Amino acid sequence: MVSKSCKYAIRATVFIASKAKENIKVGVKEIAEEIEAPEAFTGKILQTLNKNKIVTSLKGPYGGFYSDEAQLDLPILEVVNAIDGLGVFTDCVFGLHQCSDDHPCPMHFEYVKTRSQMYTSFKNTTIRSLAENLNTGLAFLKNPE
Amino acid sequence: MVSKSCKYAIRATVFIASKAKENIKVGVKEIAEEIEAPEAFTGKILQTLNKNKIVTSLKGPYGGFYSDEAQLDLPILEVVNAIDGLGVFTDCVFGLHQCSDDHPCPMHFEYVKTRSQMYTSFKNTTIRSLAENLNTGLAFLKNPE
DNA sequence: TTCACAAAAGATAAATCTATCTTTTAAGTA
DNA sequence: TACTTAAAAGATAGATTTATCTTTTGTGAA
Ligand code: FES
Ligand code: FES
Repeated sequence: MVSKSCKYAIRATVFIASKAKENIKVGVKEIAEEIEAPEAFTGKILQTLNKNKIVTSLKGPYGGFYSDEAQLDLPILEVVNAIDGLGVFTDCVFGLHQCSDDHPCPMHFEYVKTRSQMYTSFKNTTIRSLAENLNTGLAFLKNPE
Repeated sequence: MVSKSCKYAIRATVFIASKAKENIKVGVKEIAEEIEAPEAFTGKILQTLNKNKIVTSLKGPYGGFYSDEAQLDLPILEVVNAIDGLGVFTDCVFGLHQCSDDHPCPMHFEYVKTRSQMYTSFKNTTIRSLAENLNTGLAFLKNPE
């Protein structure tokens, strides 16, 4: 569905967001450990997220990554967009160059249902709500043991 | 969602199936042209589809690829399974090693809705029905112009 | 202002996916 | 049987994705 990089990005974003209520900034090393991803690669992904204004970064001592209030209210869709683009929500399942009702592939009218439900779900789920799920202790970012 | 190879595979399978009612076998070259994919690569994909019994092949003169009656009733899910595996229908959207209600990622209970709707759609759509959509002229395999 | 810290940027490498080419095997026909 | 046809199998190459390492830039504190 989404790339490995995008999964790392989602986990990193939600982790950073989960620290927002305490006004805590987190560094690449800590993030990489939490999301079980290689540190340098995590750095690259965070760079992209920062460029796309999904998270904010600050250099130097006491620096790190954090989410501001507006960023907490971004839909998780924006994380996918920043890393993979929106192709997953728009591409033809048969690989036709254009997906449209006027020149449909054989599965088009069935597939658009799936795809638009997917879009709605990612559009309506905010980073904040996912961070809250984490903070209540009812959801997890790390694999068990 | 699915890989480029998988899209080629879906298109090839539906094209072959669309010829079944006339008992026509089609060769790699013709298939590759129809699905707008490189010929040699199409051959590799057809090899995999044949190994997984999604389509049948026959070597030699008057040979080629065709679908038998049982293959026409396979869900399109089986094509995805043969090429990409079922990961798209089972993997955690956050990349956790196991997706489960007991150790959910922060989006789990939302995402399983999307994923299971996707699964149902691919499980309930047969190769035959897609081939029929093509044969009625209401759907297309090739890009316009 | 100097120093230490941490992210950004750039260059490089490994792994996977996509694509091509050559040789071998199987099937039908004369 | 000899011959032609077409897919299978194997080897190789290119492109993209994932991952690593080094150097530069920006920030805060002493
Ligand atoms: S044309 Fe294929 S999904 Fe719309
Ligand atoms: S645990 Fe992440 S989708 Fe189920």
